Amino acid sequence: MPGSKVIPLRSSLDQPCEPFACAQCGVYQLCLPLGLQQADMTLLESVVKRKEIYKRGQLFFKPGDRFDFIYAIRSGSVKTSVCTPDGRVQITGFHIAGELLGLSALASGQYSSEARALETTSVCRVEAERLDELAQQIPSLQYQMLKIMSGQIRQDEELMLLLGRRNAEERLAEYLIGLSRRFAARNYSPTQFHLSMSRGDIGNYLGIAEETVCRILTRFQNAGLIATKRRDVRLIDLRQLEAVARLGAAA
Amino acid sequence: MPGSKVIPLRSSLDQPCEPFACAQCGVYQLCLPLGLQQADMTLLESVVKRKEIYKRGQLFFKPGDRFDFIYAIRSGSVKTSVCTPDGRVQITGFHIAGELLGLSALASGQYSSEARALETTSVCRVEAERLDELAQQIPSLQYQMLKIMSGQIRQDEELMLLLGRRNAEERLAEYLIGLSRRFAARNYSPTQFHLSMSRGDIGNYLGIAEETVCRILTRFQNAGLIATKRRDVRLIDLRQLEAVARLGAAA
DNA sequence: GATATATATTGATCTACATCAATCATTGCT
DNA sequence: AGCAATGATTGATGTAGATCAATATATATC
Repeated sequence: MPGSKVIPLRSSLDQPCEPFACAQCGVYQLCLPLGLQQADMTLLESVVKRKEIYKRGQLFFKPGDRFDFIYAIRSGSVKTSVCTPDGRVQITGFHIAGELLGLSALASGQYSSEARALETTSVCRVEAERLDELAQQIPSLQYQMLKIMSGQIRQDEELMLLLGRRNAEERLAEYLIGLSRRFAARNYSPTQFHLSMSRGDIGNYLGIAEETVCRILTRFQNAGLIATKRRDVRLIDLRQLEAVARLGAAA
Repeated sequence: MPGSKVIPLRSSLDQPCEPFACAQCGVYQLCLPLGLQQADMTLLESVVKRKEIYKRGQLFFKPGDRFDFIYAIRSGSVKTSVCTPDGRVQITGFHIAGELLGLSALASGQYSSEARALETTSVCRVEAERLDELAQQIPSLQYQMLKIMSGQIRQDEELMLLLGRRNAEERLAEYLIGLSRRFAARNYSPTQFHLSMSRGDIGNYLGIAEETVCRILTRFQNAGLIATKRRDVRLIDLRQLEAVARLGAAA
């Protein structure tokens, strides 16, 4: 069960910048140190560089960069993407507090995707080599990494299902529901939230055109499923939205 | 670099069924024990159940099944798929010798996908719990698992790019090239091979209709890029095929 | 070896969504 | 504050590929 602490989804720059222990972190339940003994956690903490701040549009890494760091998001949000040789881009994920960046680089020693902050974002940064050494010493840390990766693979399977088999309405409904769940897991409102990504980004991620995203959002709005005002969204009829996600428009 | 041994892509049932050491296995370079010390490999071998044979259509696991085993394919091929609540299916991968099945189950303790043999397939089976214990004792084993998973994530990113951004011709060209590479890595002909999956399966995997697969294959054939006879394929102009995969039809 | 069944191919038509195009609304900048 | 740049929305039109339909070819069954 998730902790009862409310996690800052958006970074506030004015709050004091003191480093603090992982155990006190709002996203502890979702992050790397979950399941570690106190002593091991202290060890992990010793190699973590805390509270690096990235501003909107800033790059964490890009394809081909040497694999130096794993990033854990504390607050804010990040998009990751891959691209074809001729320059077409596919966004592969939007990442929020408690999620890790850079996992797919482990196999080859190079990042295979690009990661870019969608808004002011605070991360913990772990040197890949140090994490490697540490994982050798702390089996439960490596196990946690395995679990996180396994979860990522599972999530990717879902996205493939979405990209391969679902129509535009289902995709967008599913997208909103997914966001809702992730916010809920962080003790944030599952029915009212702010989108840090543009309509274009959403469309790219879902494999549909920006214009289609707009059209369907207004369709949902007219049907009384949601209310939107620019990037602020309120989910009014989650049940109905789930029905759309599963069975398509039809009805 | 891959070993020089030729790997049996298709299982021959008539060959003697003696168990043998991982180090002598044709897919050693691609599999779990890569990088292990001799002593550790012996340990791993002690928990591996070898040469289980699955026949065409036989199920390895399905979504919701308890996560009991990781499977390593020795020969033959397997398709994995996920499905929507209303029954639509998306094939998430075709797997051949040296590849592992069941990784995405690690996070939740349940398989999230279904795996089914496409033809007579021989696998090594490792009990998940034993592997877990073992990995605690052998850091380089856990590391190898991390690498394999990381590679899987990377591969999934590619598929998402394909599903989201590429047209039907590009998808199919990319598909054939991908197969070619994987066969090459196993010391098999990269230009002439047998497809163990149906046109329908290919289309499902690539997010296009079965009929479209046929049409485009004949288009490629007429353009002199490939030759097909039922499920036997010969790649005639790989360079040109790569051009199609990257830049789309056009030209 | 004959029949049945599954898979593959080709053609005709239809449609969901892309693309092109024109505002409109916000947000950042000087 | 006023203007420019960026993002969002809505409408008109086009098309890639889906779907429907009819064989053809191979594989399995008895």
